[in-house]
Amino acid sequence: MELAEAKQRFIEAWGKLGSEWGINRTMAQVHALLLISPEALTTEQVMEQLQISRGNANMTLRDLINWGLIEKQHRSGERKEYFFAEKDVWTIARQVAKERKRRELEPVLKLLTQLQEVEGDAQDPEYTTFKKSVTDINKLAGNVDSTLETMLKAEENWFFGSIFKLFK
Amino acid sequence: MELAEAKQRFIEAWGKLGSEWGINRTMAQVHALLLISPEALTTEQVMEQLQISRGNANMTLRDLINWGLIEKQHRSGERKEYFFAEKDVWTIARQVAKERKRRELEPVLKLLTQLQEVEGDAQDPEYTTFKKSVTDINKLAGNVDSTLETMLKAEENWFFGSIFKLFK
DNA sequence: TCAAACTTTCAATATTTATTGAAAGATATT
DNA sequence: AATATCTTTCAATAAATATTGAAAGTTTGA
Repeated sequence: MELAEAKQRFIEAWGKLGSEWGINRTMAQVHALLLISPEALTTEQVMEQLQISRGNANMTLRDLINWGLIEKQHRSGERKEYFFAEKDVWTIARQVAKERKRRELEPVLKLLTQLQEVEGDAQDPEYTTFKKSVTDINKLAGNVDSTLETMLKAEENWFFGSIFKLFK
Repeated sequence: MELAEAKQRFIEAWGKLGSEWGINRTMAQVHALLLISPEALTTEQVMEQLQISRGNANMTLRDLINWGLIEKQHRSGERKEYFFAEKDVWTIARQVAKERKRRELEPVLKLLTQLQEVEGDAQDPEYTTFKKSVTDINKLAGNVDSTLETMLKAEENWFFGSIFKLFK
């Protein structure tokens, strides 16, 4: 396979995977493009390569900065901004985990904890079933949360290495 | 908080969480409804409670069956079908992990492995950067895949318990 | 101060995704 | 075999989400 085709395929696959997991397709594609690019790119270059509008490129690049996945670079003597992606995959994974935990997992955990306190008749199956489901989910979500917390602090080799040793 | 309100909030939160993670909001809501319901429900009841159309209810219930999250029940003397959700949260988590692994992770893993074999000039930064990124992602994805595989076979207490013992 | 170079905004538009509901398809009952 | 009960399908429609591009905003340097 040609490098050019491989790049294309990678960008498309990354976009598809992103959209399947609730991440804007274009954002995932821009990230993919920068990830495989040895040099920082300008907005112009991103627009050109992915055939997207200026507005779209601008918003998407800003979002990626907010996710902590890319950064702006400036070059002396130039006014243009360049964008460069963090290349360490484990750092990227942690960053994504961190953001999604904060944006999506934590609010749900908070609500679940509230819902657990609903009052009711212990004889009423409607009540007991609700309470049990909510409590169980809350417990599991707490476990997931702790595991993510551990992941955020850990080195890749340590994290996976230790899990594997354990489960062999 | 009233039970009725708590139920409502739970269903909404579950729907929102689902949609943030690429799962149809209605599907997540129907699942939530059945999860907190002590009895199996009919299509009619699901339509009524969530205010959705017959077609939508039917398709959604079928999808949930395909995800292995609910099952049909029949009652002697009745022609109506009843739907009942698996209530064990760890089983649900495993089921979701299994399906998403199969549907989304595995195809990407396959492609990454192909892309890793792209030929090129080892002096060309375009080539080396691409190759390194793809290889690194592939490695990480492989680790995730193995961990999920372990999770699929494990009991909840063992899985999380072991992780926690390790990371304390 | 002006204008060139670049970035940001956002209302209009397009695309994608989800939902409806009526009709067709099953299946059991008389 | 006709009818009643229930399920499934799918083209039309609606809703949600993403994208465009022109205009406004900002910064720099002549």
